[in-house]
Amino acid sequence: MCANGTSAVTLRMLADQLGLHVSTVSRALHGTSDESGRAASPATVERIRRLATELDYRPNPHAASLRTRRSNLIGVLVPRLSDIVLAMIYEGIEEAAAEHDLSTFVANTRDLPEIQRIRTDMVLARRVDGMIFGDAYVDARFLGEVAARGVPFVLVNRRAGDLPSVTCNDHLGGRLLGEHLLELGHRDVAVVAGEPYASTGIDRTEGFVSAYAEAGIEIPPRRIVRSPFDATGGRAAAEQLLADGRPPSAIFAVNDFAAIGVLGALRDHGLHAGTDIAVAGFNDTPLAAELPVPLTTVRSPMHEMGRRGIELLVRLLRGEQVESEQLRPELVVRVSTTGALLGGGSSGSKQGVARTHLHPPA
Amino acid sequence: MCANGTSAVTLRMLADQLGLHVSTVSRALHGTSDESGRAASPATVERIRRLATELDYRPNPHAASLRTRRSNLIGVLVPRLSDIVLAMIYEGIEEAAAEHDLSTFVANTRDLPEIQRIRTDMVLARRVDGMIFGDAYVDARFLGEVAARGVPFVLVNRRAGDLPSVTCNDHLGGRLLGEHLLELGHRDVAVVAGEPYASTGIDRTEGFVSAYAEAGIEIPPRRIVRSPFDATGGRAAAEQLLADGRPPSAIFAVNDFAAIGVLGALRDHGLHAGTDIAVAGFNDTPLAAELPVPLTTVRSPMHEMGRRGIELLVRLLRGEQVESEQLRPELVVRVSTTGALLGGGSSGSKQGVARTHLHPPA
DNA sequence: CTGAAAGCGCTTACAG
DNA sequence: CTGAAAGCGCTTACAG
Repeated sequence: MCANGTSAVTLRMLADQLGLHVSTVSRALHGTSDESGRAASPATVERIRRLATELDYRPNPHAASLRTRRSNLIGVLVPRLSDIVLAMIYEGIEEAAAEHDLSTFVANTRDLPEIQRIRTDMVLARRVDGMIFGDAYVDARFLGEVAARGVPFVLVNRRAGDLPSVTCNDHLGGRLLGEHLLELGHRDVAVVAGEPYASTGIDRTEGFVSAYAEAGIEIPPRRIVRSPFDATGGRAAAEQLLADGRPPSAIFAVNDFAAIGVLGALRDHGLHAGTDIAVAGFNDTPLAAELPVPLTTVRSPMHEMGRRGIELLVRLLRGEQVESEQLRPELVVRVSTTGALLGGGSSGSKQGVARTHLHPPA
Repeated sequence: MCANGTSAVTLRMLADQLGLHVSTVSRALHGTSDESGRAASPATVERIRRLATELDYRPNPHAASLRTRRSNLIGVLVPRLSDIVLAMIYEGIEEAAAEHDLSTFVANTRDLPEIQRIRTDMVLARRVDGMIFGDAYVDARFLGEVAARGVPFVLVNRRAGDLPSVTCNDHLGGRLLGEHLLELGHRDVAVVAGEPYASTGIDRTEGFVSAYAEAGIEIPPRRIVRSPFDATGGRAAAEQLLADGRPPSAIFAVNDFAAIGVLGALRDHGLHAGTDIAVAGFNDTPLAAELPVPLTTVRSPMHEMGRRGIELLVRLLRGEQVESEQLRPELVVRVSTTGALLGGGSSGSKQGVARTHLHPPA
């Protein structure tokens, strides 16, 4: 009996019980039913398969990995799984990995370069076949080193340099939101811009700013403040925006959690989101629609991003050439930007159900 | 070169380069510096260590596992990582696992028994040394089978039967909230009770109900509604509570996300949380404090729960006897229950900063 | 169509 | 104090 209590049926046991050699059993159990013609006679293959099923034989992956030098293991690094955006991306990764008979190790790096290094080493020491990074710094310094070591990997969530990545088209997402606020007549707007090392915040901000630029409006630097990607960070950034002089008429936070922090800050100042000041987020996390003031945001295909990340990595591991992918964002308009239109005081009834989906131009 | 591009330095390479036998090198690299006295002479050990460091030798874990029948791998099952409560518990698990040189596989089961079975089999096929379940059904039917197979495991988050578990003292947590609402004078209260198969919802509800019972108030069945553990579920449950006749004066949702859904439903009905109706949640997730209406809740030590889960499992793997642990909850009072006391309309300024911690009696 | 052998990289009694 | 051997459970050319 093995440590985990599973009946440790081995190839040898099957072979002995069938009066065959282990190599025959191994071959029969391998090829797909059609190609295992060269493995053993159909009758023998059938006998082997039957017994394997009966005894619930599970090949020992450590033995197989040792022999084949392939572990079917993938290492995944994220800033933190308690960020729902990364958690949902990881759900996509795990799902697609399982379909490819791959298992994944996931580790939190808290966006700290030292931890990124340590975790990468740990994961590599486990002999993974490849990695997925969800915590790329846009400068790609560390990741460049990893690439130089010959480790196959892809990025998800954030891009960096010309490394293969699957991201949301964040620039377009920012632009969609900019155009939406312009349509609503907002001229004096602000951005809670996220961390300066993450392409997500950078690109979303740039897209937003460029939409305004094209409308002839330049957003001044003091209206663009960096922030951590969480509610506390969003609240602090909003406090800063509200501290000096006249507040902007709209605030775009580059992710939903920061936007929730903005909502909290507004409330502290006696301001109503959606009526006094428009607020928008990014990602369309499950909470966005359920907030007391439903949040206008941009849907990013998080689950799909994880799935595509695995697909890309699988092709990379087959030695194929791969290209980065950008997934399409979608504007989701809710009360946090349209509250004023609905003629609403803060206590308007049934505002929560007023939702519209505006699709970006194809 | 191995698949992941890491320089595949082996024990043999070290041995050859040093003119020693692999067994000597293996022994020297193993024991702690003091006990490796019986491995080789101090000088030899030193030479071996130096070269291993220089060449950045990493033992092949598959080879070691094959030989020792120990993988240092732990399988973790959770309902979903996109539930921040489970994500934070998992962060604790991962952290403590790393300290014990353990790696973890984590999989989402969406609380579906079929998936729990499939994932458990997958994880076991990977030859993990033990498992942690964060998705236990209180009936312990499936887990009983797993235990019968001899797999070492512990539960976190939810208890089941008399299986070893690390949980929050959910009964006490519910009681603390009940006492808090009683103190505030609420007599007609309701519970958004979560899923009937999860001990968390069950115990929190029971604790709450028993606090009221001791005050001579019986909460009628129609005031207790089950619900999924997310915002959508909380909103639906609140709609149900608000649909028939006079609404309760306070609603306790057994987790924060459901409570956020309750807040949304109140808003749809033109009601103000904290002034018109008191609302409380459970877990004190990071968002609770940052919401526009900061949420009264019970802090459960999620990170610590994960850490303790690994500690318990490690002891189990050593063959020690282990006992289930209950961690202490802590009441955190915020505006969502005290808004009325603060004399607040819904637009009260700076309400967000009014926070109190009430410690439970020791 | 099936068998026999070699070997992946370790660890661990057993000698000497 | 160090070496030599056996073996964990597989896979994969190579024979026959």
